[in-house]
Amino acid sequence: MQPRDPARISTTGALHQPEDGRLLRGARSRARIREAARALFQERGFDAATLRAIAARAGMGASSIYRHVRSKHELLVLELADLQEEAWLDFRRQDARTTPTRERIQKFFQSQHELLARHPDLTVIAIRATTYPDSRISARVLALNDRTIGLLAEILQGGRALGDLDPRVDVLAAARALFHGAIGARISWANGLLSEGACRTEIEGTVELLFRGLGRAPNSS
Amino acid sequence: MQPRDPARISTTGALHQPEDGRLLRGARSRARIREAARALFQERGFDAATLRAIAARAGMGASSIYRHVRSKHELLVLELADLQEEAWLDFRRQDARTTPTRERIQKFFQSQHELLARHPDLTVIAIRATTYPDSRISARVLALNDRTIGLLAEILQGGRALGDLDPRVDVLAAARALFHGAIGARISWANGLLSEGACRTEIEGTVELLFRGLGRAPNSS
DNA sequence: GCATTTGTGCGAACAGAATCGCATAGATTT
DNA sequence: AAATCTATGCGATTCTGTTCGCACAAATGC
Repeated sequence: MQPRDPARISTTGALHQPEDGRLLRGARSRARIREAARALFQERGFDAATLRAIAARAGMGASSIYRHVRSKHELLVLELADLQEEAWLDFRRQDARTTPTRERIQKFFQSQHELLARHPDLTVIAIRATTYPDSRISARVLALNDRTIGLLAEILQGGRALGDLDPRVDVLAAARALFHGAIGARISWANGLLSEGACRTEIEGTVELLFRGLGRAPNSS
Repeated sequence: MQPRDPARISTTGALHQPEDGRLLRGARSRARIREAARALFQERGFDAATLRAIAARAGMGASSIYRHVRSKHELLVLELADLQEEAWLDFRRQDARTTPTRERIQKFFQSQHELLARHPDLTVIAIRATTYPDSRISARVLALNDRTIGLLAEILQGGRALGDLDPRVDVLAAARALFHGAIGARISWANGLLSEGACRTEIEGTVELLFRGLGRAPNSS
């Protein structure tokens, strides 16, 4: 029988039975691993952050990490989840349901972008994780993306209720289009083809474009 | 002095001076490498296609490959370029400038999709290549993407001339939005979260969405 | 003809992620 | 207390992309 599944280590490092000394030790190890990983990802970037280095900083052998995590990319996913949480909190703090929909969307991308700008490396690697052979990893990143798309859809839905939007529009499809447009811009940015400002502008452009629509509109100015 | 830069091996394997026996030999090797790579990518997928296996099938040692190619991903880029060329040819064969713009766009994505459907693996890995540490690789994939975006922009531009489109719209931005929307759908598809049909539908939906626009339109039905 | 340069090939070696078998300490059962 | 089970840890090993130093052969210059 398999002893234990290093399925996912909880973000908080919380433990199930605080009585069991083994589990407690494990939880502490997980916490140290996460700290080390975050720090090293930040300092050297994902690729340069060796698993051995992470292990060393966490005070253990490299192979031991695999007791807690299935792959290096899993550590990345955990970091991404935290980052997303942070971006959402930042957005929610300044968001008001009464603001015009287009503006709310723009604000959201700003919140997200401000955080990602501090972690250009993770932005790229997040996309790479999407192509990871182990579907458990790629699926989790895609799930994170879906959550963001869901939030965007929620905003759009609110806009529809307020009459900001054409009621016939597919809110989810629109959210996806917005999200993927942003990703596209960020890939260019993370590859140095776009400055941070240009990236932001391009994202804004995508939002404007979607809100205007391509088809010939009768209301001109 | 550096002996020679394995910059890019020409798609056709053409040689500069057919007199030089060394260059000729090299060209032949390159051709064999490309054949082997294509076959093995197709048979086992990119990740499972070992460089040693490719080299063996090409009849040489693994390290020799690096005389002709800078990395495994470069082999991928070459394959992608060919695939793109093929998709374009297929599209151009059936395309007519008189068709409605929206329909032309849809047709293009169909052509492209039909080809990618036969290479789901490459579809994913192309995205991964976008995050490759060596910017020479990622830049080349992004350049391929930009070419596609350019074609889309060209179609849209034609549509604008015909009066199919709102003349105020940013054609390039629209092309980018379309392209990235398609990519997003394909990631889901390649990860098994979307059936091939659903992927196609989602792409079509993105096109429709962009052509309709999100903002409240006065012309309802 | 001889030295030099250049394009190509090879086997050994390296680094990094991931796996394996064994060890051990804490918990559980009898 | 003994036996067993379980969560954790570790060093050795495997697999893979890539680099290195050397060898060789075809071209070029003198």
